[in-house]
Amino acid sequence: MRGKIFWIKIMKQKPTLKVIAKELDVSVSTVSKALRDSKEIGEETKQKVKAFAKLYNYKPNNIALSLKNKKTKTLGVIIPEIVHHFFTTVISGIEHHANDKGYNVIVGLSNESFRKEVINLEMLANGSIDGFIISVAKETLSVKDYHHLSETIDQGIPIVMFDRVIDEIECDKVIVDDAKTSKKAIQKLIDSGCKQIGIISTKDYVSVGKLRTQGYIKALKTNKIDLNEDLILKIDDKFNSDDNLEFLEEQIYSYFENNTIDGLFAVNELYAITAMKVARQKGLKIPEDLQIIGFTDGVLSKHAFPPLTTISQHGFEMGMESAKLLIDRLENTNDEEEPFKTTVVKTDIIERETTKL
Amino acid sequence: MRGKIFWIKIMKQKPTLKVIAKELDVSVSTVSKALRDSKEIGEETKQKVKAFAKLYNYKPNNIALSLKNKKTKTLGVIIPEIVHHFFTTVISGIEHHANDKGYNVIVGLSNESFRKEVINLEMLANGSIDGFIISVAKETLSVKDYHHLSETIDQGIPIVMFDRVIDEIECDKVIVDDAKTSKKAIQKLIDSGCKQIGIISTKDYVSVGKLRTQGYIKALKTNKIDLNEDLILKIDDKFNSDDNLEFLEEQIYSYFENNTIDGLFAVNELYAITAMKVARQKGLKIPEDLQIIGFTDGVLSKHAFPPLTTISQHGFEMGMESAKLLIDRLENTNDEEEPFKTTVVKTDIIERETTKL
DNA sequence: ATTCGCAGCTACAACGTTTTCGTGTTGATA
DNA sequence: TATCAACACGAAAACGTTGTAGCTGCGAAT
Repeated sequence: MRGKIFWIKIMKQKPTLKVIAKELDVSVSTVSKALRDSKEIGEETKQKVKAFAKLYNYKPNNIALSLKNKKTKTLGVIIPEIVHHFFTTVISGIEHHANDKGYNVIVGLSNESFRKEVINLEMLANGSIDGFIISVAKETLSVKDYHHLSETIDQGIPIVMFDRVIDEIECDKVIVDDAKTSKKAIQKLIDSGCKQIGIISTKDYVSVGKLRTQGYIKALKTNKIDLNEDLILKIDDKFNSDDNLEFLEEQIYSYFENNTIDGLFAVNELYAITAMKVARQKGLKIPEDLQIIGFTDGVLSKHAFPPLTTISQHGFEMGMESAKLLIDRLENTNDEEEPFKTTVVKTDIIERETTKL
Repeated sequence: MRGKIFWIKIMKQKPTLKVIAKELDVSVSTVSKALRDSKEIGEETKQKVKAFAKLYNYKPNNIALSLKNKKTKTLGVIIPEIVHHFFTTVISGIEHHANDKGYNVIVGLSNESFRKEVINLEMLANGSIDGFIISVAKETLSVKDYHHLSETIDQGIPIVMFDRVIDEIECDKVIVDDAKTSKKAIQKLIDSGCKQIGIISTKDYVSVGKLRTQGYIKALKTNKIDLNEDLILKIDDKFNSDDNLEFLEEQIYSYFENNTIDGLFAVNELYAITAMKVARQKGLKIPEDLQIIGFTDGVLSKHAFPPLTTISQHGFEMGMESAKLLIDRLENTNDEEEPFKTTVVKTDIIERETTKL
């Protein structure tokens, strides 16, 4: 009789150890141990408990476990925007490795805003996650205020930075060798016969933008080509550039007005695509009159017309590496602290149809 | 003396109520109440506690709160893939509303796989989240196995489905009126002078694909145009179509071999873009010889050449609505159950350059 | 002189686990 | 018969919170 009423009650909500214990007339500890196959418990009781647990689909409550173990098996990922091919491939990579290791991923968006980044960090740093993977907001880079990051690290919560990293903060990092990669791209343009090569980059506070223009400069120097500062266009987009498309287009347009180039390296897909668009408006044939290489291999590059030669950053791999670095650190039980690592993932030039041969 | 050593210890880890209590020589309850400004506590003590808490940056532990309150203030979002413009805009919308309401978002990827969807659901249903927002995997739709969904609902965890929904499951839903929308698109093609209109859709088990072809058929009927089954191409992509590009291209190519059309409606961006590509190969001018309308306004459409006329699904709004529906249900304290709602978000045709006038 | 009221605080239980340390019952050994 | 190990189980603490109930001392009212 009692049983019947009881069933109905537990059908709805997940049963807890306590419920099972009461129903089977054993103690909570016994149930717990039986389920974990402890040798302290008799075979018979074990079977009984397991059968019951299976029948009512018992699953230990994650929150209770987190509280007890002081670890949540959850990673916090904070990125500037999510409607963005590169970042989503990175998330894919993170998820992949995290799931493999039994971790969940909780995503926070900073929208390139310093304030939102701080809020997100604080919101999650109160026990919700074991560690962070982050690519910092442009605004954070430009105001150079990193207290939220150093504070979380001081609290014992490890951080892994990827792509946009901060030299001043000591933590694990995953990057591509931006300078070297862009140098390689420029070299390719030179080898393909370009004489006047331009670059469209971001303002220098964006670490990757800075490095990529450095690579550009270095490549020219190596090839004994004089540096013409006019050929370097530094776009200032503090926020999501997709919203400022006209602004971007204007800047690139006037750049093309003032310079004649036969090779162009763009620091991201969007810049490259937009450049192609205005080049077309100005009657330039690609790749005959103008060769273009982009950075980041996203949907745009692949499906552009003509398909864009670009640099693949291997976002998925970056994500995997980031998750690996973080989880390794989290699960490292040695009491000596591991030194911080920076892993560099390789880049490739994906040759499509905006470059010759 | 004791103090000094103590500081060092708590500098690192977040202080707990217990630590503060011990240091201030009061009880844990007093600290808790002081921080929540309870009138049970004397003004003096309150000030003391608050000052200390502020100094050492005390923040209540989220996990402990979750355990106590039986709610995590976290939403579980499960989507087929994340490297996908539509889904990311939806996530943006979800995040936006969720953050507004003090919720976090934890993302699970099914990769269009039934198994992974089930695993994700189960992994999070053990107390980690308060409710789900989900767009079901193609495989789930094709095998028609929904037990994992009904079981979670039975356990008292609410689910909101968006875009790809399941009629048989009773829960809140957020959709666009696919049939009506596609009918509208077809009508536009007809009005623009198209005589032979084709559609590239998915196999019928994908709810949205089915509905969109229904709209196509209805539009033809309304305009007294005979239905030619050959003009309906149903792509069978169980998985991420980006990986099967050649396969997709082949199918569309042979479709173009066997049919001559002057209007085309594609059920998503990728199909539309790919169709444009093969059309170009076959020497068709767009929009002069062939007008095209896509579905889902993503980066591809905007930056395609020529820019694609497409249907905007307003993913951000769908995400917001989903989060709203879910949180409203979670926070609805009336004991009478709210009836399930289905909100339909409106669509727009964004006219660009693949259609005339 | 006793009781009442009240301010200001503490104790304790509870949320769901796991784990350490008992404790009582067996059967065997000395 | 007394001792002891093995076995099968239970009690309790702990993780960090919050809320209810209880306790203490003191001034005022009876």
